[in-house]
Amino acid sequence: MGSTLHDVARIAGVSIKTVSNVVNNYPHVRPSTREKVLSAIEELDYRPNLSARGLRSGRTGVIGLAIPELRQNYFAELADSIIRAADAHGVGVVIDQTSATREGELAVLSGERLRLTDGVLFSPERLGQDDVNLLNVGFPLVLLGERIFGGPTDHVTMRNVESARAATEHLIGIGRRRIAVIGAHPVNQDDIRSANLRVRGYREALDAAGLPYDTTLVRTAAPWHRENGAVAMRRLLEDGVDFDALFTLNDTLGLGALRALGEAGVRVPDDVAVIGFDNIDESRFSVPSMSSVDPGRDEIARVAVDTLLSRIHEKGEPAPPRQILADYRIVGRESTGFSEPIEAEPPRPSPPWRNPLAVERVTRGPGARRAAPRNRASARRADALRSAHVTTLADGRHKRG
Amino acid sequence: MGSTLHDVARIAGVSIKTVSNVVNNYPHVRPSTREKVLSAIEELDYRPNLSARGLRSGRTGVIGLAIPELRQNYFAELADSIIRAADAHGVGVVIDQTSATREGELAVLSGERLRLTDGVLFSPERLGQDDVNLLNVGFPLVLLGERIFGGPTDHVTMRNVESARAATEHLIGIGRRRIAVIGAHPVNQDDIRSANLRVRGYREALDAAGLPYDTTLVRTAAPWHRENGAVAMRRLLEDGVDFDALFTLNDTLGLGALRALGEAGVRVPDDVAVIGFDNIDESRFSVPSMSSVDPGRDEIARVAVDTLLSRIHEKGEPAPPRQILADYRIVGRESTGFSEPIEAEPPRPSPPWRNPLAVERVTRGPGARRAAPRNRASARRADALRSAHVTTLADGRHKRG
DNA sequence: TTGAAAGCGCTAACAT
DNA sequence: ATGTTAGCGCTTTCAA
Repeated sequence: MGSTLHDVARIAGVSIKTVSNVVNNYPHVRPSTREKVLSAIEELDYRPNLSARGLRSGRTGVIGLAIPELRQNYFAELADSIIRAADAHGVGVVIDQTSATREGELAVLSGERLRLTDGVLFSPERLGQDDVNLLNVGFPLVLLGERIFGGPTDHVTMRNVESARAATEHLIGIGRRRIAVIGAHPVNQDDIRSANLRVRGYREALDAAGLPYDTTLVRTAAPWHRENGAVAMRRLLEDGVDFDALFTLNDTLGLGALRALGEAGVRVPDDVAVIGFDNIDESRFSVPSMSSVDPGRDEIARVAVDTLLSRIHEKGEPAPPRQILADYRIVGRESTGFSEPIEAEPPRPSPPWRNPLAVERVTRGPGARRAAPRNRASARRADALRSAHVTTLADGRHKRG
Repeated sequence: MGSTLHDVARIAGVSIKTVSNVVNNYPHVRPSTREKVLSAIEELDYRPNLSARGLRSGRTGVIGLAIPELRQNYFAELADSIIRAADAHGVGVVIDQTSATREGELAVLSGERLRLTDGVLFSPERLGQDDVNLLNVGFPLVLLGERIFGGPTDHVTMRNVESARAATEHLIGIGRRRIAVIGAHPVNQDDIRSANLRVRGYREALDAAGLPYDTTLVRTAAPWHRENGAVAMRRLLEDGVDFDALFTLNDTLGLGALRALGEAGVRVPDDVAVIGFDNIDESRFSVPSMSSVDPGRDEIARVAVDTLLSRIHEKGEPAPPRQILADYRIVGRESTGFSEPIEAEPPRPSPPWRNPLAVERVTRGPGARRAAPRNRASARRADALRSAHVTTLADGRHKRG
């Protein structure tokens, strides 16, 4: 099997502590010693045993991501972003699929499925506001999504009301007046879910424009899958309701609705303009391409990972839970009369080089806090997080339709 | 923090060895003793420390899945299936995104990114046949996909030639004679990649039907992204080539092509029938819904995980590398004149109950091989794998257009 | 069938 | 700036 610290120490002629210091980027090592150790590491192709490190340090260098299902595009893209963000810290990601069952989500919180992880990013789909107390768990947990608010954990989410309002204003801005909605929540209670928040934003936009709120235009659909978008649109058409625009509360519903509109021979955007929510990749390639609200997924991923890691490394009294809101932007495409050229996505920069052997260390010694190596942008972000209970991400991207 | 084996042993009034035996389902424990231990475990809410277990046993209970990008639907769905398959064994999955770079894929093989995993499922997208020797790595590795054949590792893949032939026959079967292809590989060498294999199947079908092979109908496109499918289709239309059907070498290309056909006012399937390859979820919901080749992804996932786990647990002389081929089926939808009702997917059965504390153990003691607890189907499958160098999955699903 | 004890490879506390 | 040592929680001999 692989070689150990002892082997390296023997070859390099130093103690294992010195080797450990080099491996962990401890600064006070004489350059010549470091050289000797590094070449011994190279010679032996040494790799630290992460189980041993985890056993000793109490940390594994892996975080969990609990989501309903990877086959929902939104979550696949979220997972992609989160894996990239974690990778930039040298942290791995284990994905736990809850299959969108209450049972699966409870299992996440019970810690039963927590395998070798230092903390968990959790995006529930079944648990709701009533379950807020279940979030009191014995491990670092960062909540994602809009199912539960005001809980005991950090929470990274998006500006549902404002961005839904902006989406509606985007439709009003191109002259539409009878704007249908698909994806409202069936029940009137439970005012916290993203459906209700987004409908609220829709109403605000109507009110501000002096347009009436017509309940025949607001259609329920759950869950937010393509087929339900298609079914709701067929009903809307069958009912003979007059409308010239559609706001679907997520992109998947919108793609289903586009399909039903196509089947019915309704022209988009000529007869009906359509905008969705989430800005999944697929929306760029539908026929017609679909406008959407970009909720800032990459930013959400970065902040969620940063937040979780800072909790994992937190010493002393835990800071109060924070809610962090991502900024958003409206992406106009063909379905609302805009056009975006179909082209390859810009290449993603690869993460900066990092010591593949090193484990992230944030503080050193009592009192003397020392920031972990990180770039300026993330340092600024973390500082912002520390300064307020509710924080907004990178500004300047906020743009009203 | 959590309680340990010692705590449980103290409460139960037994030694830690006994507790360990219970936790690991070791059979020779007196029922009364087992009861005592179980209730102590319950009382303390004991959970084994997986780092310690990993350190001692040399296994972590986690496997790696190296894929290009989760935001490609195909890989998100593959990852979904693999996570479910691993979960049924109580094994976690860490996802390593190579970002479809050669660099990232080499890093997988170097083991540098291997974090706390017992083995790796690797689906390369950049490495090719020339890199076959790089697959000689020091850890259990199972190869997926069609980039490299005949390597030193187990390889789970699909019947590219046969299924592409069946797809083409599906088009011929509905009366089409001028069948275009999108997605061929630009270079003529390198006869191994899935593009060439699938084109070969296409040619075989033409030959068998007595149809000519017309190179003006065979279009290159790489990589297999939506935009390239759209671009290739636009070219095909601009060139004024006569064709009445299209076979795209994956679904994503097909969806792009559908978009371009829609833009050009070409009716599908009336003017041009279309079939893709991969059967991603999205193809069920395009306008029109797209026929496809289902390469048996769930089966591939199950077998890949089974194979990797059996390698991980393998004792003694390693068995020779195996190639395992999944079976396929043709799914006819609107784009070839068939219709499939849009409805929710059948619910997936949840995995059977398993001891959440137990670690998978396959053999016990030298010589005396004892099968791990598993169901009959997977036992049968594993037996089949052992019996032949090339094996076919569950039969009876094979179906020609 | 159960117990006792060694030690996996590493980090952290302490010593020098 | 570097060395020594204890022990993280578990599995695995070996013994009883």
